[in-house]
Amino acid sequence: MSETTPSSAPRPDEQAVARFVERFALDLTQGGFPRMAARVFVRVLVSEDGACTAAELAESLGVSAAAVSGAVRYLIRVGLLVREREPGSRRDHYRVRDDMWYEAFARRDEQLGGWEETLRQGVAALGVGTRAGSRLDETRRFFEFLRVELPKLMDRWRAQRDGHGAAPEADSADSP
Amino acid sequence: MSETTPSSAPRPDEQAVARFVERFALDLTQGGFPRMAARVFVRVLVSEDGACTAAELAESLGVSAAAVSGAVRYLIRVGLLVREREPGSRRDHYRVRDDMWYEAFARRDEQLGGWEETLRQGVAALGVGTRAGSRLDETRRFFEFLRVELPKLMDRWRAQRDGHGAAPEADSADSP
DNA sequence: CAGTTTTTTCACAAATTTGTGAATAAGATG
DNA sequence: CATCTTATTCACAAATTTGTGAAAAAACTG
Repeated sequence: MSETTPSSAPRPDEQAVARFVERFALDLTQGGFPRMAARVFVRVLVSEDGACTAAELAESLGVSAAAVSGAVRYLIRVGLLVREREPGSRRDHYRVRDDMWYEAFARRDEQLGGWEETLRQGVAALGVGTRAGSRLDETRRFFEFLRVELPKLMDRWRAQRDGHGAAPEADSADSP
Repeated sequence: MSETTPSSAPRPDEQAVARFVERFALDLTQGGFPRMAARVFVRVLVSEDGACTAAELAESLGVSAAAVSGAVRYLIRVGLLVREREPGSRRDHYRVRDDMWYEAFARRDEQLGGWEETLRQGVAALGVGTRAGSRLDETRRFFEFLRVELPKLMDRWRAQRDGHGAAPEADSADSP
């Protein structure tokens, strides 16, 4: 008898896929994702075209249309999905962005900027001469560092992912 | 008991500090922190020595000892606080780590590793030949990229913070 | 613009999280 | 060892979040 799992054939075991959807969604939840948003996102991720309709999502996840609506609104806002409507169709399609992780980190930068502003007020309240004040200012500088460096990191990711030539190692990581 | 603030030190406006504590804690909450953990953490952050007792935290935040206990357990687990007990005292002190952000990101790496493993299973379930499978594998490679690069980024932060005013690249924006 | 189909909104119920008070355990001191 | 102090645990109440069904709104078709 041949092996029961032709892993290179395009025949996905729907049950295994469903298990994966739930598990990865749970992982993302630990990372701060709203639960339903995580499940919807992973469902789109495992769809063959990388896009689903709301009806498909509601059906395959066994949830209401309202839940899907709320989840996609969140996912679009954080940049992980885009809405598409093909002319001649009434159904929206929700598609994962090709540079979804880049987008997700870009939003993070806005958040970091806000935190920096809060920290500036904290430094002022405590006084720059105090130990607490300088500790707070170091925290602010850390966030500033991230805000500057994360976009560069994402650029390097794009470069590595697109120019998949033949230099997987020995990169000094210092050329914009 | 007779430990008073040095007269030459600036005077922190306690009300402004309290406002900052609540605001920054709220910011951190948006980023996925449990609420009470965020408030406790910021309280320690703004303390002059960078350490507080549970009683001090409960008092200044107006919450129960139980809430503090739960919050510090979380904060210690994610590496943002360390517990200290001075010999001869019964009180624990909770101190912010000097490399707290480094630690926080280090834990993130463990999480990323787990996600990669989940994604491997997803690739197997979908088949490497499918579009969904390769999309999933690209996601896995992205997390792998982060897991490798984030520690390097943190090393660069440490270097910049420890006073390397002259960066290898003309990149610095502020002067300490 | 009437007729469908699809998406969104909203009040409410279910489920989860969060914080408290009281009891218990752990630890130091005389 | 008795006693005091501090930290943790636990059951429960309060608050927040999450998901649903039904109704309304939006969008495309003919």
